[in-house]
Amino acid sequence: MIRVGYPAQNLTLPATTNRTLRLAGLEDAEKVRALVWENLLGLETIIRWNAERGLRLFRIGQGLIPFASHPAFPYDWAREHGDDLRELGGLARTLGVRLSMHPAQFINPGSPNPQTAERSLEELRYASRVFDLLGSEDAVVVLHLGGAYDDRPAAVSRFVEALRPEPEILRYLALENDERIWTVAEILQASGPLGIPAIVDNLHHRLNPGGLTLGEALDLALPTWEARGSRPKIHLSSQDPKKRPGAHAYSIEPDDWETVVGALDGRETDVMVEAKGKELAALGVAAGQERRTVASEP
DNA sequence: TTGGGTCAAGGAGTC
DNA sequence: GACTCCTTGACCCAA
Repeated sequence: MIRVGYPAQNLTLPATTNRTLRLAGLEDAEKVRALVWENLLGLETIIRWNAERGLRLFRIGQGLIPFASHPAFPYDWAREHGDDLRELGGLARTLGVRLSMHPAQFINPGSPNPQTAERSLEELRYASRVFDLLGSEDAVVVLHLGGAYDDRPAAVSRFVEALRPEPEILRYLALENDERIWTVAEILQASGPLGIPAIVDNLHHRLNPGGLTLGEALDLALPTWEARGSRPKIHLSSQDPKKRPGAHAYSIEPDDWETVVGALDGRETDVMVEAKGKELAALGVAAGQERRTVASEP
């Protein structure tokens, strides 16, 4: 069975988890509290909406608690929002919605710049703490390997050594291939020693296959989830024909969906639909899955 | 109320 | 060296 979901935003609902503020705005702690509360309320609304429609995955925007990892954050967010997060996590578990996060391109724990590396770890600790409070054991923090810095083995080594002493982060972390620098086979060189799983993104893989078919890439990546004991996760998107290679289309092309389903070959997987159409694209994929299931029933 | 400029952060590619 | 792109736009200010 394939479960689907979407990232960060719901275009249908007047609810968001992404309300933010400028750095200078952190001085007003009350304003920050109110804004975080709105984001948490938005998350509850989205979780319920998703569950009612059979969408079992949701990627929370990184700014759920904006600037939480910044030294200027004005209060102990884990203490003040802990009860709300625990409640939300309980709701997500009850309704069967799996949560994730995807820190942005600035998060590079393998950077040769020590300040950049440490700031990156702080951000990853924030994401992990959110999932600790939510109590989401199957949650995933998705990250790219970052820069290659003209020395790929050294970059992989720095990444591994930076994260090895961080069990709280590794509990949720998964590594994703990207469309320019790191292939699926290469991210396994970092995820393997860290004992964390790998995520295959179909569009990134098409642009940066490293000599592997999609099926071969999945053969490598899907077993990496066994040690964690949670369902494997992959990313699905289609190319926007009018934009640069790698740009996400509004929806998923049936051919892409069929190719991924074929390569999965019946393996249990969670599919994050990365499309500009967000939940609408995910619902389209879910409907296709439904039709497939019905058609294959005896 | 609206439109445009701006916003924490890194790295790679292009010109 | 400047600019652009990545992403999830959202905020803020001037008009």
